[in-house]
Amino acid sequence: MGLDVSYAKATNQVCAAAVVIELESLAVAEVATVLGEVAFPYVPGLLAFREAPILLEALQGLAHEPEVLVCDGYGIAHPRRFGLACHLGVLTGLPSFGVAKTSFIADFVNPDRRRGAWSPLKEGGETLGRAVRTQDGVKPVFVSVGHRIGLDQACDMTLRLCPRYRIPEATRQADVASRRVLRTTGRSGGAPSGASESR
DNA sequence: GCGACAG
DNA sequence: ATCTTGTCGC
Repeated sequence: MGLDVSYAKATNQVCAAAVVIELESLAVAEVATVLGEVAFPYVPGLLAFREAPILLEALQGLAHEPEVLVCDGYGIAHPRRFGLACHLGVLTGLPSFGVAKTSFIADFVNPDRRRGAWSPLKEGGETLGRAVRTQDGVKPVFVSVGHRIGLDQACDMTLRLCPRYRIPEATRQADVASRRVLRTTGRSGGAPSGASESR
């Protein structure tokens, strides 16, 4: 299950999407979206306060019970050791982990160039996550556990969700869905604030 | 004090 | 996150 939030440029409209993906085929099983308005500013380290509320709303619009939450951001690899993925995991009781696109925790060694290579993301003596290369020669993503899952498992799943793109398929689909709704909602697609579609 | 800083 | 056209590459 992938989650993502998109923001409108001129408006304070936001759209959260929760997409259920079949682990075997990576086919989209269900998409739930929710429209809302910005209720909290972006503050590095406090992303969960901005995105968790509306993401939880999107999750409630789902018919499926997700096995695991793949979040766009950090889990434990966070200044307070409690990023968005941790919040969502604890709040839902579901296993969760985060896959961030950029580094927040300073030091890490660049993984080998090939897909599947990784290096530890550590601070002091503790390992907070991993920089994982999901495609040959592309920038690594930063994986960290959120709730009820191990780092090995989180990284395995990340690679399984990235057979072709740098970003996990679940997250990618949530990104596509959320921005499509925002684009389609510009004064014409007078749809309600919540929607869901299964397959 | 200064810079960096998930999305 | 979002603003943006073409362009280089598989």
